[in-house]
Amino acid sequence: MVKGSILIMSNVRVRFAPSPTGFFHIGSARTALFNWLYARHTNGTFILRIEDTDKERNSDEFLQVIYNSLRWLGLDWDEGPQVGGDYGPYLQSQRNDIYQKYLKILADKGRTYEKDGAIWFKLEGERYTEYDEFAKKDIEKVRAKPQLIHDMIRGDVERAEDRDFVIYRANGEPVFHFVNVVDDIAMKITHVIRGEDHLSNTSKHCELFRAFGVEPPVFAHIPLILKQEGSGKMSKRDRGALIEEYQKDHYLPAAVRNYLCMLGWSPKDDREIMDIGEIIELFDFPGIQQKNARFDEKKMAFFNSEYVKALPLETLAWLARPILTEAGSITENTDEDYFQEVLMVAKPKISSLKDLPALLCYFFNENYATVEDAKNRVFKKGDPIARLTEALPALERLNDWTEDSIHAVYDAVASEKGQKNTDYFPVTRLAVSGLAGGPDLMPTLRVLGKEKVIARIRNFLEKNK
RNA sequence: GUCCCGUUCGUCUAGCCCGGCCUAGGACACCAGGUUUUCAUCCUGGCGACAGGGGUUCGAAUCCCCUACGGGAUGCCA
Repeated sequence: MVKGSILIMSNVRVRFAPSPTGFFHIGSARTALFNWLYARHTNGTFILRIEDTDKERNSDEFLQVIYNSLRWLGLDWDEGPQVGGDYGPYLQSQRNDIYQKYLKILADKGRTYEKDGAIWFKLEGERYTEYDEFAKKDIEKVRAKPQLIHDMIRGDVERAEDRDFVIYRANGEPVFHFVNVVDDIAMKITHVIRGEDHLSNTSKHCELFRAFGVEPPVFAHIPLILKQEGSGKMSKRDRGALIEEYQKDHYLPAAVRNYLCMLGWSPKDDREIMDIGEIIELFDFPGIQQKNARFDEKKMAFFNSEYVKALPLETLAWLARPILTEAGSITENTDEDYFQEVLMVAKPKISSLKDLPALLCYFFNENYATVEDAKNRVFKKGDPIARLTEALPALERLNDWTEDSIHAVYDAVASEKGQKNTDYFPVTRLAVSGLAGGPDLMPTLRVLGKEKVIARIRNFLEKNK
């Protein structure tokens, strides 16, 4: 916003309409994200509407998963459950009287009929009977006029429905296609941004819109997210498919959001790591890809590591504390200055919050394990035990425990024994941390302190005699 | 089966609408070299694509057609 200007809402109204029937899928997250981005880009309104018409498959817990995931990703809604709005209620299970009114409109126009206890929408056109390969039986079909779908991503698409379809089930509940269209009309939705799997449904929706005498909104069918390996779209069971996995693994939500933006949308230059404000400014339909995108967890992890590396120390400490506490590495008694110092030393190495306990536990605990792989690597060449033994007395004599003086000790011992100083480092790290890698060694030794370092080296030598 | 959508490096993409600047650019991944006190980081380099075939044109990744392949829909799920 330009400084001093008044924020003027545009008439763009978009909605994200999930169904609380399962977990919050990464594809749903991206659909929500694209709607949110378009609303923010246009100063429009982002509406959350819950499509819970199938009582059998809905649950309140799943509703909470939706709210929780959207909030975690920073996708705030302007109208919807929990925030209200002028077009509520925003749960379809509470909108039955509205649907009844709209049903009556169609009935009055002679566009409905009853069959098998359900209410069907009647297409207009010549009727005939044909064997249907998919249904494996004879079916009454209709030569209906093709519906024109104006799509911002696909261009104009024409598709004709050829069968009447149910809009109210025999159990009295309305069906998705019907409520979806009714609510889009009632909520004055201007742009329908949704997954391409709905493109084929859109001819049904256009039939309904036009039967109501309403011109359909502008559509934007975004490409699907395909699973990493194998064929087909990503499904709930695929690795990396659920937003809650990322929450659990301590991914940074801004990183997940940024990655999702780049999966199917491009700023048309070479930027990828982008501030969300910049993305909002640039986000529009021409930047949206037409082809399905395959999910790539390595690239997702890369985005995350970039965001983690960019974290200020204070924020990192704030995020790290509960993770390390949960892992049992630290307690509320852990010295704050020491904790800060450990993080400062380790920061250049931290690329994921999830790995924090494994990377840092030895700074806080004596019962760290020696990783077998690390040991094998260190012991692969030379005589590491001899090196460790040689350096120990010199370290014990050292009183000025600084990085420079510790380093000087190794230089001196190495030249005295005719070795390279790098022969001493891997085994020393292994002795004090149980690992083959980690933060720079000298700072690590300094932060651990002379007492711990000496004790751990002795202990290591004792165990590896 | 039918209908709809799509097809540039292994993956995400730029270029395509408005044909020449494309010996097709970037990123992830991978590989190699360098920096470094180990591992990592970092730096440099490498590998690597216009699905195929026909047109149109002086000229096509870009326009048209066909084929192949991929995806989706075809529920009283959403």
